[in-house]
Amino acid sequence: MSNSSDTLILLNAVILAVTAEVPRFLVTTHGDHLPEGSGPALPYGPFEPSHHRTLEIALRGWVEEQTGLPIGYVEQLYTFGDRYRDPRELAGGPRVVSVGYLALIREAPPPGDAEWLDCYDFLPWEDWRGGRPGIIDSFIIPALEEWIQAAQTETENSIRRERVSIAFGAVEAGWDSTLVLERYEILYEAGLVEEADRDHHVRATEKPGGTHDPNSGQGQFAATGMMAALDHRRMMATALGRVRGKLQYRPVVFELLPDKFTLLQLQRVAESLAGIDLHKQNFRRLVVNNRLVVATGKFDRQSAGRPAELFRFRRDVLRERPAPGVGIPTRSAS
Amino acid sequence: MSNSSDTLILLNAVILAVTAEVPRFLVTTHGDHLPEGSGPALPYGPFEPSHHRTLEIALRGWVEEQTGLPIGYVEQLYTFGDRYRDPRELAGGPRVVSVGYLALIREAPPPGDAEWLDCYDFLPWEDWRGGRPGIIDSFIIPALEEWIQAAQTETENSIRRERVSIAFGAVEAGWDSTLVLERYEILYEAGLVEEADRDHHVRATEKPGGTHDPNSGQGQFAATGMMAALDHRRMMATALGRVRGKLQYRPVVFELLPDKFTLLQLQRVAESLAGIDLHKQNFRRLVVNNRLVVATGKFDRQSAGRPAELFRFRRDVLRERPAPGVGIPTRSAS
DNA sequence: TTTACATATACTCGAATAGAGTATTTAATT
DNA sequence: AATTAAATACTCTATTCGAGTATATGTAAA
Repeated sequence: MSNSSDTLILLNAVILAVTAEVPRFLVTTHGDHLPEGSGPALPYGPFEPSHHRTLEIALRGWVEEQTGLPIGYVEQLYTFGDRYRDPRELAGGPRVVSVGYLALIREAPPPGDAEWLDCYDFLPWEDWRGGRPGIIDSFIIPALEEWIQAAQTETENSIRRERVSIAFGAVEAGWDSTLVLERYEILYEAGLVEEADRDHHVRATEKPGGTHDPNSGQGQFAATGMMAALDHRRMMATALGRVRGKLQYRPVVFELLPDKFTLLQLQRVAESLAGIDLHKQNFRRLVVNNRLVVATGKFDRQSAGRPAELFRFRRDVLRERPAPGVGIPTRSAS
Repeated sequence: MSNSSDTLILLNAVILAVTAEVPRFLVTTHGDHLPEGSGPALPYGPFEPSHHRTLEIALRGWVEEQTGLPIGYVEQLYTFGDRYRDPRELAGGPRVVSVGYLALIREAPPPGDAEWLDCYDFLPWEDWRGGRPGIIDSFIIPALEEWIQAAQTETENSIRRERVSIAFGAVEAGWDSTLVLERYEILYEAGLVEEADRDHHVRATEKPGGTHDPNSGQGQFAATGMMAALDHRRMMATALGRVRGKLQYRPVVFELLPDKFTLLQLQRVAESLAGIDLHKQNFRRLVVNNRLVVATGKFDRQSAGRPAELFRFRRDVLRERPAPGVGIPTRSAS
């Protein structure tokens, strides 16, 4: 019954910020602890029972220590424990269980040992601003069609068809922007992201890390985004899906904005997260009518046209109304 | 950096079923592994890295083994890792990290070594069917008012006021039925549930378990429900909150219903989970218009009045529409 | 057999919200 | 003075939501 000697608990943080209308994850690209060619890694820290009173305190502690960034909003995402999620397990390493956290931070001063990468570099099919991304029809859907056909049994066939249909919106209401994880998992299972290839090789050769040639299948996987270390892209997908969901019923956008902002800035941040264009007038109506913001009387004169008024988040809404999100609709146009 | 020798990973399941219009948790009341007088415990199993490929598989495995119940819907809830959440830690025991899962099962045949207890025995203030529960105004609100006043600083005072205001709906839109965990945590921090008392005693005496006299403060805590082992009531609160949230945008109710059911049965189950009465006609309109169910042509003649038609869940909705919940409104009357 | 009763089912009505669009105003830039 | 990029105001319609009234259809008691 004891599992103590062969298990390791890590805390992983998906740290998200939005700068210049693009949501970015904080990653380390030169982690010495991970094999070369395995892609950028999310920052992590060990959970040390003797030092840390709670998981969240532990996470906040080392994130602030490592990045120097003040973390506002933190939320536990998911706990990942699949076998071989860390390939070193194959070489006798311990089973690594990672508790994933989502952290939202306000701005993006260049962090010490890491860098910010566009979240849509990892999940390119998720950005629908400016229309449905080309890869979906040119590559993903046909490839998934093959994957569906390749099912061994009739049951499996219809399961796959149903999953693809839900996640990639084949029917009616179409694209559900929150199903980020479901989509990534399908692509992984269908072997369409580079991680699938990498993990397959590593497991086949029964040797830990290092065996994946980062150049194999470059062309093949170029369309489905940048690979990340271990299962970190899965964590990113989980995080993005969670943020998108939260957006609809909690005012989390404001965690990512500076103290004062224009309504257009607010809209751009919301759009960048949701991955869709929003109707400007309706967006403003929603935000203003719901009294999510207060005018400051000051104006922003950076941009070309008529200066926009600067607003501030009205924290009191939290107390007054249970579900004040910045309503992200099913689809929309600017 | 290694935490392997002093940490233990457990898997806990909050298994939920609805029988006779009451939602019930599966608990063991005579666990030999826990001290006497600490209340009913949720079933759990160890996570054994060498045997279990994934956390979820591990959980499904031993739940079906221990209870013999076929589990349909399973979802990871939260990972709990606070220091001293298992009092045996005080006596040199390992830090216990528990990954909590929510499982929904279809019926409630009497399980082997455990029993079903009404979830509102643990969280009595959450059941608003038939109106706002008396304890809220007669006991909880006044006690929380005292707790707010007792804050040491002005900042803490307003934080407490805000938290209570949001969770217990002092203003406007009122009660948000999904904030189950937030409410429990406030009650715990305010010392209004028996666990707070128990944990305080245990930690003060620096001895593990057994020291809490189950009769101390019986009267004091009678109003705030039944105590559970360790932090299991927190897990229950997490689970109930999650189900209530899911209910609104995913058709999870059907996991708890038999294959065929009447619309009133469906409504009763939804009501029992949401903890509120729903408007019958509107509920039916919603369910029927959204084509969540299909008529079977058969009728139920068990009850007194006009026989109700038996319906079946139309699984295809999952594929067709992204968010087909059985809409639980903010408030309503039958 | 009739009546009461419990339940199912149909329909209406107004308020609020969501999606989409047109028109107007305001300041900086050329 | 003209141009331009943005902010802001207003309209219109479809849909949803909460609430209510009315009616139908069976069982069980009188």
